[in-house]
Amino acid sequence: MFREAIRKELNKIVSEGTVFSVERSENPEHGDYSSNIALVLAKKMENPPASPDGTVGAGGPRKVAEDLKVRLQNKNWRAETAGPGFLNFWIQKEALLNALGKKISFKTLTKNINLEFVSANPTGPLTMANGRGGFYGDALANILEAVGHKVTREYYINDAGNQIHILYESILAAEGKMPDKEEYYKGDYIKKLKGKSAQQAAAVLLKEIKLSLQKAGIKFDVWFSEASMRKKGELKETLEFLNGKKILKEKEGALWWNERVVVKSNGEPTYFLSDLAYHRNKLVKRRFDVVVTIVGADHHAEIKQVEEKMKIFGIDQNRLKIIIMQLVRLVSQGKEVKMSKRAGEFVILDDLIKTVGLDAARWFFLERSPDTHMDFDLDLAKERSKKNPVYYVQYAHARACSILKKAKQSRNANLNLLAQPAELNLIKKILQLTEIIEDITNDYQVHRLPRYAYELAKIFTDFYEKHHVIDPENQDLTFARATLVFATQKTLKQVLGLMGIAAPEKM
RNA sequence: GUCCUCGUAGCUCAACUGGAUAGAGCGUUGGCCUCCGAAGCCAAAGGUUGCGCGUUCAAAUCGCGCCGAGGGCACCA
Repeated sequence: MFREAIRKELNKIVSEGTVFSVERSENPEHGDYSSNIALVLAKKMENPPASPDGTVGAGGPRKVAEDLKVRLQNKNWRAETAGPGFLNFWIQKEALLNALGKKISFKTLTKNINLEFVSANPTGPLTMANGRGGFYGDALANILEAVGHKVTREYYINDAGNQIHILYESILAAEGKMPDKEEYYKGDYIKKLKGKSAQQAAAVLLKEIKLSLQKAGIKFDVWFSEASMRKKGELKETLEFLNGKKILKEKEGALWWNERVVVKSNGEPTYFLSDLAYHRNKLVKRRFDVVVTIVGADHHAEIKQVEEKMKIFGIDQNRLKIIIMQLVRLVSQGKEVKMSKRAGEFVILDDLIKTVGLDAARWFFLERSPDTHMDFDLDLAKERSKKNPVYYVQYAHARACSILKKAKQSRNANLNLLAQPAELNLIKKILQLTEIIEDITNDYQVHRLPRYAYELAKIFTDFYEKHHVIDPENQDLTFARATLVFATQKTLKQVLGLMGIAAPEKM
């Protein structure tokens, strides 16, 4: 909230479109927030610093910063110059206490967003890798909803392609009615599907997927079937549209869009065409303001193609956001274990949750950036699940609850009594949540949230170690501190809730 | 071969998208329970951010070139 306020003030100074930063300082010596605005302006005036510390060279950024500093003083903060020309801001205590006393709310946004994730083919159980995208998408949806967006959580069921046929043949092969082939699915679950038709088998597997998702706490609003999209003739429509644009060419009996086949020589549509039709459905037919697609890295090339080619439908690129989740490597005893649904070797999401617990599993995946090529050692995960940082955060929450049960509270607490550094740090951290949420709604980097939760828990613990909340000799101070503990507890609960992780009152 | 992604402490990962002295957890070493919850706290050790050029006042972050890992390059999905 203060970041926003500072930015607003700085915007009054610069001309339209000037890019400058306002960020939380890592180092407390650099204040609560810092900006490079003077460095940017000095550069614009073609007067860069002559030395790295900015002290040499009259009229350099240091000078610009000094001038700005005077104009920027405010009852909410104090500004200072430092380094090569940074402006650092210290938030005043009164401003912090005032903000703590008010109800914290997010900036309201109201877009209609479609978020597609998981979308695993109904040809086997959900794997650990599906869990990564699943937890990430679920938490992202929670966050987007928290700021007011309307989010449709969608699962694309690939129930009309060749892979369903392969599933069927895999079952026949398991029954000994067909010779085995390398591309067939081979897990134990195939044996349980004996005697089922292709559609029946897919239906059974989809039901199991839904059950696993439910157990994992991953919710969906829409189950979008490819087969039904075909039935409605949307593939044909898309094809006709592309034909109208005169970009398709026939070669060797197939229809091509540049280097990609759209319709095979046997008349069957390719997966690429389905994907185009599906995204057209979301963006053009159902007219979502924003469409977010979360895919695994093994599909990144295809989805990038779709992103690129969607331009032909006249879609503003900002409306389509692709998030690529890097794959998870399973490591055991220092060696990689190849995970393959076809070979029947993989870690099932259900098993993972059973072994490490749902809260730890969610935390484990949410903590990491989608870009991380992560190594996962199940044995180590088991061993460490009790040491997972998630318990630290939950413990802090339980502790806060416990204190609140014992401490007397008052609505009219005199917050001015909160003056210790540990108390003010805690207030600052609580107030930061709005900024974290704002960042995530902009860049969809969900892993910022567990980081924040941990930091908040850490700072709360620091406060707890240094100061007693309940002081029988000083009721006013008890009231003030209890208010702070209450705000912390609420914030922790809210953050854990957004991640789909329990906030226990006792552990 | 080519394109995409990644390479940060012994291990698993951060670093607010170009900012100031690169941070956490686990592991290791040494200290803490008459005290609102010790699933905790304090302290220490641990780094040429894969390597080399370059751009910049400023590079883990941007560009180029190597090295290494994962993935994509089918009329498979």
